[in-house]
Amino acid sequence: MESAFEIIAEPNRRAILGLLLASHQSVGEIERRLCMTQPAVSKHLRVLREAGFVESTVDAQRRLYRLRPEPLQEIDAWLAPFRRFWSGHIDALEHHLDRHFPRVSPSPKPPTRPTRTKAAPARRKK
Amino acid sequence: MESAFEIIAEPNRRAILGLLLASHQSVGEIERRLCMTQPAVSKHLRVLREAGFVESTVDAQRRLYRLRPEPLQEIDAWLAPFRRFWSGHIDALEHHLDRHFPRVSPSPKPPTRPTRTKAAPARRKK
DNA sequence: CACGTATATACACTTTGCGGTATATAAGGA
DNA sequence: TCCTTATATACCGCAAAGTGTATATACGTG
Repeated sequence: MESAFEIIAEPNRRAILGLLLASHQSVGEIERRLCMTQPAVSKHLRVLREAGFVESTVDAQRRLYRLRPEPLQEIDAWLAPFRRFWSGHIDALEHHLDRHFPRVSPSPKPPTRPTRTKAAPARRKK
Repeated sequence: MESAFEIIAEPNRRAILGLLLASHQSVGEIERRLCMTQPAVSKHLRVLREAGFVESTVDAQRRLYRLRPEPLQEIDAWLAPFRRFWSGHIDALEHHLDRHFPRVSPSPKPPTRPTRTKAAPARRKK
């Protein structure tokens, strides 16, 4: 459970983050709004806190949890190149990145005749 | 494993998506570039395909996998409100959303005296 | 038609994460 | 000091997901 991606894979955690988007909340408030048991909420909040998604401040017996942007920004950053992918000029990007991710082993086209991968040689049809 | 979030929680799957960002790839190419076993690659591709992240076309004995944008766009959409959160005017947004996510129970501030708690009198206690 | 390549699938195993119940800790008020 | 509220933690059981090995299937070639 290291990465931010694994954290937000959990639906209840995403729900908690959605709630905190409105404003900071206490554990009890989250518990009631999401209809979860209190230990479940606390556990998820612990995970979220340790991953940097939220921070808590003490208010008497209560803990108020609020959002922190960094981990979500990290996810946003990972998403960025894909955004450029679906934003139109697909083929151009394709060739561009293909030059930045060089082929790895000398068998990218090994079925019958390895034809020096330089441009798509003969696209074997079915 | 329904949601797109759970799909991209897996590091190897994110790596595969990153590769496909460059261009379409065969299973063997992915296998070699990511140093995974072939069954592992096939399994992840199956998951990605069933979730709509990739599609495959047949090229003789090989399958060429390419990206599909929709699921990643869905994630991007979920991220949108948070983007607005970390983009500056935090307090304004806070109050704004607080009006759209009405508090649920009459105890947002129950520190000393439960002010006519008719919804939750005295729960818990073993 | 037999063989090698490419990919998919089945099976067993291991790990991990989540939920629930019970309990511990802390703070406030009578 | 005792009681109640608020939150955290420990323990347990279960289900799901990832991995590896072995095998099945499909295609192309000599």
